[in-house]
Amino acid sequence: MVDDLFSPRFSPSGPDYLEGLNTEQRLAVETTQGPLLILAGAGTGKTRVLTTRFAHILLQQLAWPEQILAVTFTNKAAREMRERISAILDRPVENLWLGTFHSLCVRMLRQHAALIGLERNFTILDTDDQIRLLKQVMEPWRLDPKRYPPARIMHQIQLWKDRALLPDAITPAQDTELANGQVRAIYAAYQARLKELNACDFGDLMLHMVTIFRQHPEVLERYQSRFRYILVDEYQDTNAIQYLWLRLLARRKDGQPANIACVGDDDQSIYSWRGADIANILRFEKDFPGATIIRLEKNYRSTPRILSAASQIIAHNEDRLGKTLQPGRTDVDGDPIEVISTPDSDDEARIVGARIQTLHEQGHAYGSMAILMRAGFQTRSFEDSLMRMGIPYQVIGGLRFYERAEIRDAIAYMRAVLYPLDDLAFERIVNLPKRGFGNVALSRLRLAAQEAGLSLQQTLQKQLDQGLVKGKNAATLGEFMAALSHAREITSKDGHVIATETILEESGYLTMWRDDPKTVEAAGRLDNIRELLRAIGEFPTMDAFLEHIALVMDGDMAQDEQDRVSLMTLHAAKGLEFPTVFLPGWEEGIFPSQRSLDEGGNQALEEERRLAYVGLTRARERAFILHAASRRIYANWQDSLPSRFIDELPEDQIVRHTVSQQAQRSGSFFNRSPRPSMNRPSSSRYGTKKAAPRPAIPLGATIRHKRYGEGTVVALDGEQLSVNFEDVGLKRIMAGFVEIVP
DNA sequence: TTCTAAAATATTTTT
DNA sequence: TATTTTAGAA
Repeated sequence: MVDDLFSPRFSPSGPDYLEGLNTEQRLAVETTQGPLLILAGAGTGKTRVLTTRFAHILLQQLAWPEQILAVTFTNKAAREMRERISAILDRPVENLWLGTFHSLCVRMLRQHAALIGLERNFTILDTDDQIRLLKQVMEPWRLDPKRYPPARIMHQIQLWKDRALLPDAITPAQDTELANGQVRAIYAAYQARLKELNACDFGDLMLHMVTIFRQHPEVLERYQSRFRYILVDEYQDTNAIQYLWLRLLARRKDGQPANIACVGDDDQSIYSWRGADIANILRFEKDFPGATIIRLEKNYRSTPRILSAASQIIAHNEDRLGKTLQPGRTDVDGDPIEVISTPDSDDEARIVGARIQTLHEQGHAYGSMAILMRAGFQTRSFEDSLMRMGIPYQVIGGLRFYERAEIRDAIAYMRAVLYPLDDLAFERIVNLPKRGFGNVALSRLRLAAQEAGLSLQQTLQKQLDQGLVKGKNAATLGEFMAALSHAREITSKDGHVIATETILEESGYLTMWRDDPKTVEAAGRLDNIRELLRAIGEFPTMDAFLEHIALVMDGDMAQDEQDRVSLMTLHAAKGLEFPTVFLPGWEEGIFPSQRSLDEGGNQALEEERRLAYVGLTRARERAFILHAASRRIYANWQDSLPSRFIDELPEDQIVRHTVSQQAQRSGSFFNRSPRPSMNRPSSSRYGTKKAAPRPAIPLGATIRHKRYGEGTVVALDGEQLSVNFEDVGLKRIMAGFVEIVP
């Protein structure tokens, strides 16, 4: 059968899809052969180039749709790309290998699961399940959870997975960070347990595929010859294993350079703490000899003044490929960036609210404005302020739909219904609502299950059948198990939506929330469950739904198009744009974040600076940068200095002004509790009541630190201690962070 | 087992 | 401050 994709009615009437592209953009689209790196600065039409290139390859009949591999980092980006390709081709496109790294890997892995000892229908664990499983696996090691929290061990395992390292491949030298080198063994045990459960964690999706590619060249070759063109978005954010996966797929047998095109911006690499390696983009030419490099530098988004400021900031970084944004908009010079100093963080929030109100009165929609901050906790003060002023807003990011407890509970119920072997789902819900089946009973059951070689659910059923369960719990648990099997029957008869509803009702889960004393919250949870049922209904089967949520964490549901101010972190803002952008909290310690600097030194500073660059380049017309002299952090007030990034702004593109407390007070009708700045303790960051009479720490004392464990004080310099830790060696620590071990 | 109160602890989070 | 984790009592 011949697909009519390239039939005449489908050919372009002219190269009209290339119209409107500038020279570099067009070159990036038309350079189809050989490796290509497109360095696309912020707002330079990156997505447009990528989608046009994809369409171009199809329309030039260089490849069939299924011969193109297109990788994005977010589902949103994948969706957008798919839509835009359809728009250019003027018809829906199917059979595309277009998606995130992880979704593409799942698709492959379902085919080849047997090669690494999994069944085709393996489940994908979420973060909760991962930690729960790891905790169980770790039990025999009897590690102090204070010093070696499971989350940290998990993090270490993830880091290894991100580097494509299997347990066997880890040398003792690579496992010295935590728990005396026992993490490798824990990792191995964890992987073994996953296999028993026929499950993968998120990192495994990539890890298993790379393993298969390495161990089964015939599988790799199949994909290598299939994919004649590879497109990669956000290349600056790839980590080691993603890079390896790409390299393997892009390798040509005949020695010809691969047709791999990567689009990225080294200046917007902001996920190194997630394993992203900026080196991948910096060394592209070495990896793919003969690569063409095209720079897209014409920015059509921001005013020349905003661009100039952003360029000036990023120019302070050394680790760059070098790229200068040129203003594509010459219609206006634009307003200068306003740098506003406020006495404290409450004033900052109030000023932003007032500015938003003024702009709105001048005819600017709320939806055209965004407040972008460094950390999630900063949103709160803005929420307070906007709410009091009656300004509509929405917080983007934060707790995501599928991460809410009630949603996970409901899903666990369904998993328990459909998969009697799914121990993790079962554990989550056996005692929810309370059925008198706590930790003790659970571990007893786990033991019995292990001996019998059965799942928890099967074991419990057997015990019930044999009358082994004593007391009043027997009836409750019997009802619970009956509800599960009832729902199981219903699924085939009435479908998965009804089945979900039934299990939640009959298990008493819904009643638990209905009877909840905190009615407001509980009502919200019930609403969420209703929303979940609606979402489930959009999928043909429960399996399809489960796969969807495993890969798509952001519930892109109920995206109402209301006119509201957006609040989000700088990370969440990447890829977006707004006419007006507020950038609060530009203070040393907050932004750049002290924590990052402590951990990553100069590299981290550069990443913070890239974050500043990302923030500024989100703005089309107006940008406001704010900093407060004093900030409330949790319960305490902390003095802070303006961020060094403010000093890096070009003076001629900004206008500074200071909001005095006096002006604020008289101009404001809010009754704020007066907070005399005189008697505020400013010395210690986390000042406590008992901070003053802290015992002096003598030289040679043994101390304990929350993070580093125990160590000996080897030098004193006022509040600064030099401590030789048993685990991590020599560190400089503030005396306030340690306690003396008697 | 479960309830309660005290204690601990707060970045960024594409999948 | 607000939330989550914990330890101890009922």
